Amino acid sequence: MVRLANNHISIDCVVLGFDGSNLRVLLVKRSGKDENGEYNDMKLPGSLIYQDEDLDEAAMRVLHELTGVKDVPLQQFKTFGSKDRTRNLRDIVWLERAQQAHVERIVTVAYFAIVKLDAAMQRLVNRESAEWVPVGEVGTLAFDHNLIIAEALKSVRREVENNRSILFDLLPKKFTASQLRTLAEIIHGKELDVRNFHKKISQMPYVVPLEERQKGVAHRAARYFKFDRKIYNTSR
Amino acid sequence: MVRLANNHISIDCVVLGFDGSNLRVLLVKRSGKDENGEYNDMKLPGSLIYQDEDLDEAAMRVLHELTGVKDVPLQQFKTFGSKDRTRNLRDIVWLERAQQAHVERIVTVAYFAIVKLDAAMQRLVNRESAEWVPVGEVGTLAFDHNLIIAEALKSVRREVENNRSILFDLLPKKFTASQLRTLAEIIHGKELDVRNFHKKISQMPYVVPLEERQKGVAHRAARYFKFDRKIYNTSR
DNA sequence: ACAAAAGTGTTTAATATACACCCATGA
DNA sequence: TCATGGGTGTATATTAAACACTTTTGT
Repeated sequence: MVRLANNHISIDCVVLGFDGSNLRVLLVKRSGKDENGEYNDMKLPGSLIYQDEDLDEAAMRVLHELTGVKDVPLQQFKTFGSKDRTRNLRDIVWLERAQQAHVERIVTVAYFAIVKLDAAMQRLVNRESAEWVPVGEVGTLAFDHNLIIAEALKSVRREVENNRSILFDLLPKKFTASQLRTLAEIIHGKELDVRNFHKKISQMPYVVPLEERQKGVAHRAARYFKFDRKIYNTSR
Repeated sequence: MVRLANNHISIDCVVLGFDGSNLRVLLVKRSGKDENGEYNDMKLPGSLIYQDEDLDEAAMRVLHELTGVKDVPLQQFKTFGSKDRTRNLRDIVWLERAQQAHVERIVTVAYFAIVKLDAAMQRLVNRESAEWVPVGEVGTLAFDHNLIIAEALKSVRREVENNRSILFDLLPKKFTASQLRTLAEIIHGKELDVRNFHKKISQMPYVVPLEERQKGVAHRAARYFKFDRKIYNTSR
């Protein structure tokens, strides 16, 4: 049994991926019983803090346990400590069963992470009772996790404003101009002109065109691009 | 005696004001004894969380107790929970005396507030064993409070980028163009061209020129301006 | 008269926006 | 040959940046 720092402080992770047309958030399944019998719903991956770890370490641990990946940059974005964030009876019962102790209030420090939603990540769906849910289709989650996701999206948008390289963390290594544009449109919340967007890409030295093109598509094959982080870091 | 939610979660406030040429941060004095005898140093105003209050409420309470002002917008910007943020022996002894209990770790949720450093605020210096210290002259503080201030300044800079009205919260009701420019230079960390700055002001409908001018200065008297929040809110 | 800060325009460069048609490919 | 999405250029408007001298006031 791991020693906890205490049972008042937790972290939750909003892990975001991009499937080519939608942003998706990684949720874990939760089940229990309440006055209406058994229920199944979902929550953000999270954990209480262990005795010997920092907040950031706890967030990395949760992400690593769930996805197997290490070294994913996690960013703390907000702490939620409303006294009625555990107002829902179902949540209280679930917590006290999980912790086998009376729980008064849990303050949670929320992190977001940006990952490439590749085949390995997709496989989580079965293996870990986790699921990649499009952010537009997230149902009612445990605790205030819907609020946490909403705030995460705001923070991600702000972050992208002053660090464009985050967009490329969401894309596969090779991507088309229209994938990049679709993603940018989702993040900025508005449509972007195709020609102006191509112009902009061509002025970004760190978005390098490849010779490789799409295959087997029923239309003109799109060129692939890659993101060159070295050039990005030196070019500003 | 007030009931605490627990002794693991606190809030700290980075309260910032502008004296016309420097940003200043509000610090409170701390004294105690360590192996070298008595010491006096400073810390950020802060508090553990009470049983019946949210994080934001705790921050407002601390600010109100110290300054007497209510309704100052406080903004949560980061949570500090490194396990060695209470690494310093002096801090541990001080905490355990203050709380009369063993303390393992305290996670603190940090807020910043922006206030007008007017005469009433200045008077705090004596009355409350508090002091307005220029951010460039802050010595070594308790805990990780130097780090917290540094992060607060980063957050304020980011905030000002997408909400210019914050600048005007730091200025007196009537201010000159050069006060506004000096403040903007401090926040942005670079000098601004005087002519371009005047041009920009004149294009901001919410910065309204007054007929009143400086008096008794040994040079051409500067015009005063005021900030009109109504116009600001409707003009974008 | 002088010291000290206030105030004032123009030119140029960079960036953002609007807009319509042809191209390549598989079915 | 048709349906589908890929790819391209020019003109205009907006915003940012560079730059030097005159004005007002108290001492």
